[in-house]
Amino acid sequence: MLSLFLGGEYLVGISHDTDQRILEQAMNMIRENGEDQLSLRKLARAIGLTTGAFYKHFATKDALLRAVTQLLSQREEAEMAQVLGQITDPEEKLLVMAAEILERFEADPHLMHFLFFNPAARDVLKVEPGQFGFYDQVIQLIKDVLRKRGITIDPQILFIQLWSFIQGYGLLIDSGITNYDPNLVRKTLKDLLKGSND
Amino acid sequence: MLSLFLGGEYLVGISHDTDQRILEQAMNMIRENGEDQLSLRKLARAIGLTTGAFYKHFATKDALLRAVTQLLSQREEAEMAQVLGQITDPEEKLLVMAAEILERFEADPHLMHFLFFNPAARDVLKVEPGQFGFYDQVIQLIKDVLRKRGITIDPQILFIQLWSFIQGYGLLIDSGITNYDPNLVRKTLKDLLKGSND
DNA sequence: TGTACATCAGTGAACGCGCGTTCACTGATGTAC
DNA sequence: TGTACATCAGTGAACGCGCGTTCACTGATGTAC
Repeated sequence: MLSLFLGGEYLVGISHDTDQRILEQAMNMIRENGEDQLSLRKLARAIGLTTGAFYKHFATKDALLRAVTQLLSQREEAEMAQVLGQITDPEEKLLVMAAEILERFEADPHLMHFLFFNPAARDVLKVEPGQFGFYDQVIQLIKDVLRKRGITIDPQILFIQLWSFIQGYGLLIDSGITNYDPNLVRKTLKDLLKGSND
Repeated sequence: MLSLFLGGEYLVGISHDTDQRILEQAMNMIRENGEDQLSLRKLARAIGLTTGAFYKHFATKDALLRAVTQLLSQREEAEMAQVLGQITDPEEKLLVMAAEILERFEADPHLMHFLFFNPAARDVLKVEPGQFGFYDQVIQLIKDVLRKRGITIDPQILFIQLWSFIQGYGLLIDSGITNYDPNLVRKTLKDLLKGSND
């Protein structure tokens, strides 16, 4: 523990919390320049450490990336849960979820790219200890929608259609080929649901 | 020019064609291990050259990657044109095109990933000298479909829907989350077209 | 209250690696006379 | 037909760089007596 006098007030109890500072800095650097540009030297320098110190907190760079993925995924899920919690209709939930993800893609393309496409991230996304993975949550939402509409098709089909669209649209936004348009998401979900209705 | 006696017959007129050998080898190595694993040292060694020789043929590694993209894109377009040439109905054309791309994604994920997502590749894909880019061709196909169906919506909308789906589905296949299912492509195109009909 | 000791985050230099790129040199080839 | 020369693909060693990782050491801290 340290006590620092900074900016006119005592900040008592700043433990170094270096683990956390490394995590946050890694996330910021990925957000700004993408995973490819993240090196431990730059990271350490940015928070006033040497590279040697890093290894007192994470076993390898890969371990850090996994930890970042986990933290990021937890935050995204929490934020998503909060937004979705105010909605009761499952179809509206699904729509808002898709929109939420795509807005994040537009706001922080590098970060979302990392979260969704980093190979090390996939395991974390799929199954997290003590809770369902993100994919499972989407599947569940789709099942709710289908049940409410009385559609009996395999939810996996709609999942792949919808998830493919979201990811692909995210990439188009990511690459600057098009902009995010909420109406397009709404229309696409409607189209796919209507198609499943036959 | 060289005259070689190989395997029982004279191969007369094998010019070294090193440019071409470098290109082909680069493509093969991307196909097998992805762009990330491609280094000029490995490439040169694989075709019995030293790194220095490489620079007699390409100015930089980036120039090579651009050339590979162009060659690959030309080949894919030629193959696509051949397949599509036997089909008259524009809707069927669009369907076969989507299926073709996704089959290629399943067969050669690294190569397709390179072709579609390599940042240096985007320029080449968008506009190629003397011909329409690949995107334009898809847009044109979509216009044909819409005209034939008498639908008057902006073709750009359907393009983004369909292209997002194809790219996203390609990624899901690429990452092993799901397998390629031709019926799903057919159904999705049908769903989207039907939605555009309203 | 003072002293010896253990702990451990952080230092900073070094290691070994693979990378893209450069460059003086080689040696086979075609050409001019 | 023989000789001098220009061309140029290819050699192979080297350069400089940034990277992930290691390691002997430092120095502040808390604890035991």
